[in-house]
Amino acid sequence: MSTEVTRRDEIINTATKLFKQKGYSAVTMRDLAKAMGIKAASLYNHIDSKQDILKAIIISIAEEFTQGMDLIKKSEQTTIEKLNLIVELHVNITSNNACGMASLNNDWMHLEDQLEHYLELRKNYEQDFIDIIKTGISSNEIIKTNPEVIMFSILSTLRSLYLWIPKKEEVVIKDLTQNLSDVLINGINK
Amino acid sequence: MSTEVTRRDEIINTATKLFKQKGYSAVTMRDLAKAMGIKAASLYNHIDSKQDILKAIIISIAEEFTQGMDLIKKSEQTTIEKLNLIVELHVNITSNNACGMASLNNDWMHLEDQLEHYLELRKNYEQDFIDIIKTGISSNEIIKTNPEVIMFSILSTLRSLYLWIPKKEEVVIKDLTQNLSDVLINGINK
DNA sequence: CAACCAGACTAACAACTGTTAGTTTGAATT
DNA sequence: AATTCAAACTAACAGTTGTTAGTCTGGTTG
Repeated sequence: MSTEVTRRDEIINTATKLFKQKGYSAVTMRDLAKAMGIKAASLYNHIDSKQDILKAIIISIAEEFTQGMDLIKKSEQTTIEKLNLIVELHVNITSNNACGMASLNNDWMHLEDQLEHYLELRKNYEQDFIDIIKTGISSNEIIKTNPEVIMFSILSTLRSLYLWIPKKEEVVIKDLTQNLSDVLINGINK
Repeated sequence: MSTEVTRRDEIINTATKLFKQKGYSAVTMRDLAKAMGIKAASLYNHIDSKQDILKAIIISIAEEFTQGMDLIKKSEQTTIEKLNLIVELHVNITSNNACGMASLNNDWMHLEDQLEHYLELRKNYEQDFIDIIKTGISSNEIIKTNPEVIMFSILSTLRSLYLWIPKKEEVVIKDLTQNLSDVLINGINK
């Protein structure tokens, strides 16, 4: 079934938590093995390499973002509504995999074969984001400010969610999307 | 004189750049030596240890923030004005030492002796920040939203400046403070 | 000119790194 | 009861890690 959790998945989940705490480079295969309660060599019955783990963590999330953005891009919504959907996309992905987001943000540069692929996905995501903002400025929905500043500001906050969401209870996360959209879009000035 | 650049400073500056690119753990003393055009062992004529370098990078910046916040806290200004000053503080420190900010953000957990000290400084900084926001809500200057969400949102953007500022020209940075304050405080909704 | 010394060097260390090869185990299947 | 096999193990590897000890060099100072 699709809900089956393999030993490989357990290893990747454990690695994800360790990578969040210390970063990819500072986590050794022996650290990971100890956290799993086995010896380092045993890990290799389930994974190809340390790099294999990083790839599994990062690429799947990056593709999730691409997929989400594609839907938003194509949807017939106002710019403000699209921005709300982007906030929601980040909150959802991050609350499902906060530790994975840490690797995505901090360890992408340690990707080897897949580095180029990752950079391509990120570049396209940011381009789509900027296009949405530019459309919003043209249609007079958004203040006429440098679109890069706007994207940078919103995206920085959304990319940092992984640091913050684990400290919140389940219920609060439901409110978070609305709360964040408010602050990011309408500002805090009264 | 105070403007003298010692060999130690050169090493720390070079290390700072490398740490930004790959993170503290992934940079070896041999990498650093090669970037300096010398052998690894020669580094130890100028520094005590690898950890010594990290300490020098992070603690000085963290204390700069503490100092800046102390001034803002004590100043007799409106909340909005204080928030503008915080934005300015981050832009100034980051544009002077963008690479150091990368270590501050990403490698603080690799501090050993100084970890506790760093965490104390950060805790106090965030407490001061939250207090300013709470005062602004009480005095009706700021919308009544969760102060943590507001701080988190602003601080995430300011902490990510190091990724962004190096891509901008000198002149643009002067505008950046105003631009960012606008977006963060007044929002983007028209 | 002799003495000094900052700052480079070579050589080496013990510990740690990711990974491989080959072996054992114990539960499920025939 | 015999076979199979996933998944653990031990042992070892070649290379890398931060760091130390001791040495050489070339310019400055007495």
